[in-house]
Amino acid sequence: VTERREDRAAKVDSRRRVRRPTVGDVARHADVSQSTASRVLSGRGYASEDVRQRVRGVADALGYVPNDIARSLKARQSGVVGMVIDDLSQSFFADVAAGIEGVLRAHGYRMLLAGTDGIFSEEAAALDRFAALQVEGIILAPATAASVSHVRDAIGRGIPIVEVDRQATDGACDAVLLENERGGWLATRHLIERGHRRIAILGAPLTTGEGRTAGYRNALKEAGIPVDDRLIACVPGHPADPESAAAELIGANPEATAVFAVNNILAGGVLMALRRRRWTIPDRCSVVGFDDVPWMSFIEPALTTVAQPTREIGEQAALLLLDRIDGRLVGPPVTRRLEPRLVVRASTGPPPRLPESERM
Amino acid sequence: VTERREDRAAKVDSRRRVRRPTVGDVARHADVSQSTASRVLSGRGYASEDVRQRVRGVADALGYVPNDIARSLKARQSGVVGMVIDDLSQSFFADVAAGIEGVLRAHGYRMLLAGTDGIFSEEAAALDRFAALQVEGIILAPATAASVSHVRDAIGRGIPIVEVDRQATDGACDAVLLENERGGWLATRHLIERGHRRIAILGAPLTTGEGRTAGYRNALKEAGIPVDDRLIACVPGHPADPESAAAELIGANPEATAVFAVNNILAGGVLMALRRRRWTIPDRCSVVGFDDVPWMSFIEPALTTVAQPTREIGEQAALLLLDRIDGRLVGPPVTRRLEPRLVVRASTGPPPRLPESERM
DNA sequence: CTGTTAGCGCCTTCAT
DNA sequence: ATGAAGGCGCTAACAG
Repeated sequence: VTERREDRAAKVDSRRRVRRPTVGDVARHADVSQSTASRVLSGRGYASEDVRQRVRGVADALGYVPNDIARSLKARQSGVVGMVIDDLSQSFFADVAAGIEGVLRAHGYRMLLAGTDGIFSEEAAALDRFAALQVEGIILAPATAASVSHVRDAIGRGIPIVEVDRQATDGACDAVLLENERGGWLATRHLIERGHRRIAILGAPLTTGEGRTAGYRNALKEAGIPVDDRLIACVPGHPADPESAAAELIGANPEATAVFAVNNILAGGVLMALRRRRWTIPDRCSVVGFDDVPWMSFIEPALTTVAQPTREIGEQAALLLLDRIDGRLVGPPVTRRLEPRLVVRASTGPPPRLPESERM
Repeated sequence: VTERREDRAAKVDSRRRVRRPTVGDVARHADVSQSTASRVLSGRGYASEDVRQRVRGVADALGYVPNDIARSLKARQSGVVGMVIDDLSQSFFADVAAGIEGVLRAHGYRMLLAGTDGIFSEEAAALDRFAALQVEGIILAPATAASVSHVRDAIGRGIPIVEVDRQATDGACDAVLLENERGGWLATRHLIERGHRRIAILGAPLTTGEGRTAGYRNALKEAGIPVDDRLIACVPGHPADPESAAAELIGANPEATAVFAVNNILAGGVLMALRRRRWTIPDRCSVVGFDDVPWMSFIEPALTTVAQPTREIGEQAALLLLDRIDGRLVGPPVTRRLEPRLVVRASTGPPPRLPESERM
């Protein structure tokens, strides 16, 4: 950080800044009043065809561009929506953001994007910045539940908020989530049906990871298989070294015949760890991932995984937010849950017959 | 698209909109003039400790948040930078965007993001919207050279622009690019050194793809290997079906012993196509990819690839833009080129001895 | 140290 | 159909 924006306020004057033409300028050149010019330029209000032409011509000639800042001030509406995102470089979030952006753009809104690097204070700061910028709504992919108070502040100020993917505020605002519990259940039941009983899970925190782990537990219980906590790991969702996280889980459970990784990063770690241990997939160990990213279908064997409608999650969130902004939806917060889908590929097969030494 | 923003202007009045407190409100409650309140709230200008406290207290109590729109109007500076991006869901762009966002945030700027879906008119529209919003600068990952005129317009209006990754405007503005030609050369020379002579390339358009293909040609020429156009394909950079694009190239060149794919999407397609043909890697065919994404290291065999400093490209672009905005850098457009790096893994080996029937 | 005044660029009654 | 005037929320001279 060399120099923050505020510090250079002085400098700016010295720089030759192009004075952009204003409605006033256009009006003067067209020999009409400012209000007339404004009327033709903004498209509302009367103006004779004659004047219309002249004003338009002058505007073009001068390269007039309406100043949206001034417009927003007057209209008390910014047409901007803010999005707070943990880490844009995660493909999942990038997809979600793409979905959101597409919907917002189609509806004439602009999207402001702020990252948080997973730091709470950054999240809070982003929310404050957005409020100051008069955003009309906020979409939040929160990393931490500590943002609750800030979220409530924003809501108090009349700014609608919707959470995507994770729900940290416990229903204080709208949310669009994946049915995580169901995803975990689908993955686990699939492994159980294939005959596995010792299924390890590389889990993660937050509503996503916890929901998926809960689904795992439920599936086991349903099948009458005892839940063994040694088979359950919970590591940061996007660890620096997913391989060693996976290696630890596998190392501690040599009798496991399957591993379920609750996101795509962790799935990669599992693959690496299994290879290093020379456990073949699916003969020695089956693997199920989460979030169907492209590489999962072109590795060998192709990975069985729980697909989520990533882009749609973003789109739904944006649509929900717009419904709130436009007052089309009123009342208490709603939570929409989208369904995951199991994609069976080649990484899941029947469990091996383990040598006596590795039986539990 | 159900209803665009403009259309609901009327509705908005009917909705109960929370009137946010203004400096005026704070001033009144604190029994001082508006300017005094402004001085303490904005932090510049004198105010007695006594008054300071009172104003601050009132502001907190009222939940006062400064209106950045009004501030921007007054200051004639928005503190906002616009980024136009082809497709955010491409991991490369997401990384670049993350780098940009990080730098901007650290410097107190906000980032507005607009997608284009690769459509020219959307790109132009985004540029116009940004200009209207008084962004202080624009970062562009352009899909089409047709934007030149719009870019010139923006520059004419005094808005600095920097292109990232691709350069469509041919030096009309600053740019931060990868040394693509060098990347293509690195990949190809590596294959040549391994003994390959019939090297196919799955290329792409734009400065990126073309640069990499140029590097490929140069490396062959340097080695005295004739360049055979049948070995050179040029497909859309992010085709819907990368596998069949790859299959076509490979099918047409059964004597090829290596394939170089100029981006990560195409690399995936090559892997799929080779597998379907049952060409083993690297025994039957070596493969080099481009852009070191995580999955390349956990497929088997791990993929040799040309890595680019993705995030850094974004960071450099943002820094360059800030230099322009703050007038730290003046003069004609500059182009910065970052170096790619060859990452040798297991997908490249010596060429096979082909049966007579498949020799050229 | 504080208040008065003016204006950023735009839009919008309200007269004419 | 057009113009004059006022104000969105904020800050920056300039007086006092």
